[in-house]
Amino acid sequence: MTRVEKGRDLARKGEHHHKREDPAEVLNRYIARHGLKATRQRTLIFETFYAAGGHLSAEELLERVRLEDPKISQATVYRTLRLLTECGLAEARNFGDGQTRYEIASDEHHDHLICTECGRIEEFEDPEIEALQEKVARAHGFEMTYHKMELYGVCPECRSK
Amino acid sequence: MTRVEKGRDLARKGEHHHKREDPAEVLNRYIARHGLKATRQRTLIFETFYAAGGHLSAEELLERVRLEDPKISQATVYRTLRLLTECGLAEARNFGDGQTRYEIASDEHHDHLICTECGRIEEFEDPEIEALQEKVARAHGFEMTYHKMELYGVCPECRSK
DNA sequence: GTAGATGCAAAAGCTTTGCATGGGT
DNA sequence: ACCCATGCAAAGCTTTTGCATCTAC
Repeated sequence: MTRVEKGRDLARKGEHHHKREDPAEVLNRYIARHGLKATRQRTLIFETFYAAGGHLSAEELLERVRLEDPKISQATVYRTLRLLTECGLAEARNFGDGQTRYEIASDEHHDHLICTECGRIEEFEDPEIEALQEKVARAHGFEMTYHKMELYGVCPECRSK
Repeated sequence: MTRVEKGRDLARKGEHHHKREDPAEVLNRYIARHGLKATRQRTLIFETFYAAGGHLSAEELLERVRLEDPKISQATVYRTLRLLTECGLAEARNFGDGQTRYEIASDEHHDHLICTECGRIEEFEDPEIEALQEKVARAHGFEMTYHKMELYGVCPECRSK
C-alpha cells in the first residue's frame, strides 16, 4: 500500500498564484506570539509532515517520525497536528475510513480524487464545478461557506493491473 | 488496505421513476434468502428508521427506538443498521462530526446541502455537476465509481435570524 | 430442536487528557 | 525559575464482538 508523494506538485502549484510564506516561519511566529516553545519534537514532526506532502493520518505520521526518533509519543503527534491546524498550516480531512487525515493547507481550495484500490489521493480544482455549486446552493436559499467533494474511482496504475 | 466505503450495489437499477419496491418487502426477502430471522427488534428498528426519514446516527436511532422498547440494545441497532445497509435499504454517510449517519437509500444519487447553524440537511442532485465530475476524473486517468459532495452554508431560516 | 438474534459487557480503534517529569526561554 | 511540552498510561467516544440466553422457524 504505497501512498504517492506529491510534495513537489504542491509546491509547483503554489507558485502559480501567490507566493506562500515560509511555513517554518509561520509556525515560529505562531509559537512566539502565543508563548509556546519550539521543541525538538515539534520541529521534527513539522518537517516530517511537510516532507511527506500531507494526506497522512496521525498514525502514519507517527510511524515516519519514529524512524528519526523512536521515542516520540503518539500524544505529541496528535498535539502537534492540532497546533499545525490552529496556525493554519494543516487541515484535517476525513475520507470516511475512520481516520482523520491531515494535509498541508494551501491557499487555493481543492478537492480530491481517491483510488479505491490503492488509496492514492490526487488533488484537483475545477472552477466550473465550483460555480455550479454556488448556483445550486443559492437555488436552495443557502449562503454557501465551503464545500467538500471527493471522487472515488480506480487510478491509472491500478486500472492497468 | 483501503477501507474506503463499500460500493453501492443499488439493486434494481432498471426501475427508474421513483417507483421503489416496498422496503419492508425488500427486507423480508433479504432475510428469507439469507436464512435470517424476522424479529420484533428488527422490525421496530427498521420502521423507526424509515419513519424518521433517515440522516440519523446510531445513537439517535437508538434513542427513538427506546421510546417504544426501552430494552433494545445498542448492539442490535448497530447490527440492524449494518443489515439494512447490506440489503441496500440504508446508506452510511459521514459528515465529519465523528459519527456515522445513515440515510434511506434511494435509487437516484443525490448530494447534500448542510446548514452549519442548525444542522439541517437537504438533498439535491445536479446532472451538470456530475458530468463535469466524470470529466475531471477521466482527465486524471481515473475510472470514477462514485462520489461525495457536500455544500456547507447557512439555510434560509437561519439567515433570516 | 436448531441456527440465528439479542442483551450485556468487554474489547477495539482512534483521539484526548491527567499527571509527573523534562526542557525552552 | 517559570511554565510549557513531553511521555506514559488511562480515559473518552463510537463501533464491534464474545458469550450466555432467548426465540423465530
